[in-house]
Amino acid sequence: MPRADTARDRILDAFQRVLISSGERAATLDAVAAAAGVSKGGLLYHFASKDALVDGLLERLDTFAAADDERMRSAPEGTVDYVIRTSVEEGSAFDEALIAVSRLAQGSHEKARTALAAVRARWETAIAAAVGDPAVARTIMLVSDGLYYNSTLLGAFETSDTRDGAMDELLAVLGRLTPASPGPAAAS
Amino acid sequence: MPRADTARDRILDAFQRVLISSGERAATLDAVAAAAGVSKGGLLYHFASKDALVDGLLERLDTFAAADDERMRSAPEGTVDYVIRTSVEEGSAFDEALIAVSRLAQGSHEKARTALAAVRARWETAIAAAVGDPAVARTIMLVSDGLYYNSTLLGAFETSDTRDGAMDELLAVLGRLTPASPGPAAAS
DNA sequence: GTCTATACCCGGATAGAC
DNA sequence: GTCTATCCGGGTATAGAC
Repeated sequence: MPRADTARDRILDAFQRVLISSGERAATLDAVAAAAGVSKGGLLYHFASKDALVDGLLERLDTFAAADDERMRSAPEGTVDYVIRTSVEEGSAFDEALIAVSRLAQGSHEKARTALAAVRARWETAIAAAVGDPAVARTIMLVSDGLYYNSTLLGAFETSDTRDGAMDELLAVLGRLTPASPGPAAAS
Repeated sequence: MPRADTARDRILDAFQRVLISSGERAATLDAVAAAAGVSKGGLLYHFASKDALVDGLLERLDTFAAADDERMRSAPEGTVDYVIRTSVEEGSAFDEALIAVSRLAQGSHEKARTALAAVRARWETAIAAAVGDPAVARTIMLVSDGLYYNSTLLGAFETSDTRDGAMDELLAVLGRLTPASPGPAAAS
């Protein structure tokens, strides 16, 4: 269901693209329509209002989030490893929807913020299940939030910090926090 | 220089207030003028354009940031303790300016994002100076970012997580990361 | 130094042709 | 199903009175 050739999906793709590259304010109906290769009126046939367009994006995010939930819990490298590594942008369809919604949330959009919080909650419970100590789980979740903040909001970690051993180094540091298993944090 | 009775400062205060409570989109010239108790025209006499208004706020932030820099390095509880605890909103003048600029950065405003990154850079170097290991310093900075993200963007940690022992617990976990001094992280 | 009035532009949404 | 034309509201900025 990611990028079918239906017009709806092509418009949602365009919406995401504009949102990610130019921010919420720039994501006007005109801009999205242009990016999707239709007119404003054409867009409004598929999504009756801008709110409907947002809802469409939020729905898409939810679909991806559910799929991610499974992958996260069954990740062979362990849940913590998976969450930390995917905290920083890597270009998956889920990621793109997430960042797009993030841009929306940055504006003021309440529904977008709620959706974002819901995704975060999934991660948090998964981490808590993976590591025993709740205080440690909270710390790890905060590191994930920090990575996400830098990656999507400040625009850092695009090149230098993501590559090389920076992530491994970080995971090694976090691994020291889980007394149960001394190495990389416990798996699911 | 925080809140003199000059009209300029009263307008900047109002700008901050609207930004914090209602977000960037709501911070129109009309709204700010009303909150400051002047008319739109009156506001535009002091700040010739909205851009000038933003610049005024950014200048104010810079002043506060410089003062915070000193306090951070000479904090009796240690730099790490200071940075982590102040990562979450507490109502200081610096905090208010910071959150206001944060709201601006959320929109798309490039200058605001740069200013925010500059403040973050101050913290990061201070932490790096306080703890020896650069990987540990980066981890701590990410936790600070995470707290900030939750506090200002997601609106979490307003009540439950800030109070009680949550912060102490978090600092205890982070303290385990600094091999040099087993207790609370090393001071400046 | 502060106000009112107004010009101008832009974003969202509707109407109706094709 | 997609287009063009148009309306409406609201945001920035200017002009000029007081």
